[in-house]
Amino acid sequence: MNFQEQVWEVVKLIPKGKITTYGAIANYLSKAKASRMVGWAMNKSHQTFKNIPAHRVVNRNGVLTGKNHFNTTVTMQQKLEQEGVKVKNDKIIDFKKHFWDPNIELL
DNA sequence: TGATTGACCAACT
DNA sequence: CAGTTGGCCAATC
Repeated sequence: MNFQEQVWEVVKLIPKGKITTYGAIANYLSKAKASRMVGWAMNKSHQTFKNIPAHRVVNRNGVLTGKNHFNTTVTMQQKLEQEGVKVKNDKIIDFKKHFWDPNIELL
């Protein structure tokens, strides 16, 4: 099982309308300092599998840092808003409220 | 084959 | 308070 596959497993388990962070996923995989690779895995995933809800993964500030890797720079925001997550200026509103921590929820 | 680089984060200067 | 640095894994050059 590769690192990226583990990441995809977690990302696919994120409930609709919830979001998590790169760091949280990395921490769940016991690689707290490997949060960079989570983003890297997302980049590969969107080329390989398109079933990965990468829009539910943001950085620790709740900012849509990876929006540039979607079709358009607003795709990520629109998908989140479709699921009931409000986004303003590329930031999640009520970030803590929608935050879904795999370390807690999947335990 | 060794060096560089990410959709990051925390600690340090 | 802002800029730099080290760390992690895998892929690309």
